[in-house]
Amino acid sequence: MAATILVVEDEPAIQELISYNLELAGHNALKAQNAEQALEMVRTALPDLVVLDWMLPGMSGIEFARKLRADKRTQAVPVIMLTARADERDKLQGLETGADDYLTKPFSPRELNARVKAVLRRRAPQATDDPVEISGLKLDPASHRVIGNGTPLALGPTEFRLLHFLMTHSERVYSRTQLLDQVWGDHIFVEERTVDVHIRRLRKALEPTSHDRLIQTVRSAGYRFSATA
Amino acid sequence: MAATILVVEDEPAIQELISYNLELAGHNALKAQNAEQALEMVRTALPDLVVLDWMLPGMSGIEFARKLRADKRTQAVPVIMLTARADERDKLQGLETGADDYLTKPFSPRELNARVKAVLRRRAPQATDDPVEISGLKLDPASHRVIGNGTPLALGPTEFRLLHFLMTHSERVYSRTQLLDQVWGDHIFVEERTVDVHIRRLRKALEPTSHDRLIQTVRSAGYRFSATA
DNA sequence: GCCACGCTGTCACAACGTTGTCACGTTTAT
DNA sequence: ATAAACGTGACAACGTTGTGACAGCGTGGC
Repeated sequence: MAATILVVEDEPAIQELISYNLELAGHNALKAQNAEQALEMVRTALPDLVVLDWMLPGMSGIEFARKLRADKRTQAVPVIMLTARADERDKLQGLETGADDYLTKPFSPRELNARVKAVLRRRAPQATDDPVEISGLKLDPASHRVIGNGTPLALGPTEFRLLHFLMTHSERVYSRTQLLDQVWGDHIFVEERTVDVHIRRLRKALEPTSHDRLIQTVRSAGYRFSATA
Repeated sequence: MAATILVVEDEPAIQELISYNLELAGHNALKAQNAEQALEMVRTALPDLVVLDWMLPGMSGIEFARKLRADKRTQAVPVIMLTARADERDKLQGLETGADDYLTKPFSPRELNARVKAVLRRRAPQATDDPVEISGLKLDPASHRVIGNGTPLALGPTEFRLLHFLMTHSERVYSRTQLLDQVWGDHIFVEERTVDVHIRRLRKALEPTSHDRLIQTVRSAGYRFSATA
């Protein structure tokens, strides 16, 4: 989920807070302090998602969102709206601005990330990712395909996301908890050992081309994707 | 960077903000909402670092920090203090509470993480993610790998932690008791001679590349990791 | 609607690695 | 020489991971 996200927020502290957390979550954050600036940036490069403050100096967030929806080119870009209080949120819903989700200030970074993740999964499931290749194992998020030495390999959705994460974060150990957070999402409750089972399924799927050896167990630490034995 | 960090903060929103960011950075966050609760948690398990709000209901942060410094067991635990305004920070410095660093609210998560990293590097290098290399022996916590002159070496979890500690505290003798505290954890009950056995296992694991000579026995004192014979 | 199918999460058990301790051999200092 | 300190191999208890099976769930075809 390496998405480019445009954060439109005039308050520098909140801008920093949001951008930083998005970057920590592996995204690429673009910053704009007002709607005019944001429009300019959208013209240059289309982001995968817009996080938008409702209250902005000059053109308001609502107005900006309307402009996005009006232009065919930017019509499909998902928007998460930031509102100051719960009752303002209600007002907004009445206005039907076309936002994909709302966040009420103050919000926790955890909540922000969860919603960003959810929206991206819903609205931009494939657009953001580049193909990866390691040791003859190719994974292409766009076509949702995995190919080992030329032969296509079949794996389920979870196995695919798991492999994608591991391949884009190779040469590093991840604990079961970290994998659950990163691959499953950070607000779900599943047993840690479930990771084991999916690792096994993934290994089995990669077995035909012997690429299962790339997935290594690090006892009492977690799993690692590595090209070297 | 896999450190256990105790966050003492009564404001739930800030507590969440800090904890979440620490977890994103790969740490394990323990939460306490007041000093009393924090003391109890410290009794159970010693954290690698304490992030402490200055203002707390009941026992103040300063008082808590003093208690930490007073007890030999918790004396060495680094503390990062959170203060509300810059001028309070000056006051605090005058009071010499013994904090390792200060953060003035409002602070950005980026700043928090930077300071945490800096303090850990200074006070608890083995809780850090930084790779270590001494005399051709490389240890990388991120990938959980040990490589001697290019060839990978296999060692068990305890041996890995032991080597990590020794390499980040080289040229210094540690007694069996100290090693037990640092590598095994405090308040656990194992024979001192157990250290001998693990030292031996570690030496055996490093033998293939002759790096076992870096681990030296200091008779009637303990062990030392040293590059010089 | 109804059914077949694939996917998911969980469990129980097997397989394997790790740990702490002991007993005994070896070295070192006085 | 003698006692203390350290090295080393063996081992049983323990913890961690691999694996097959299974029931619940949602989806798409009919």
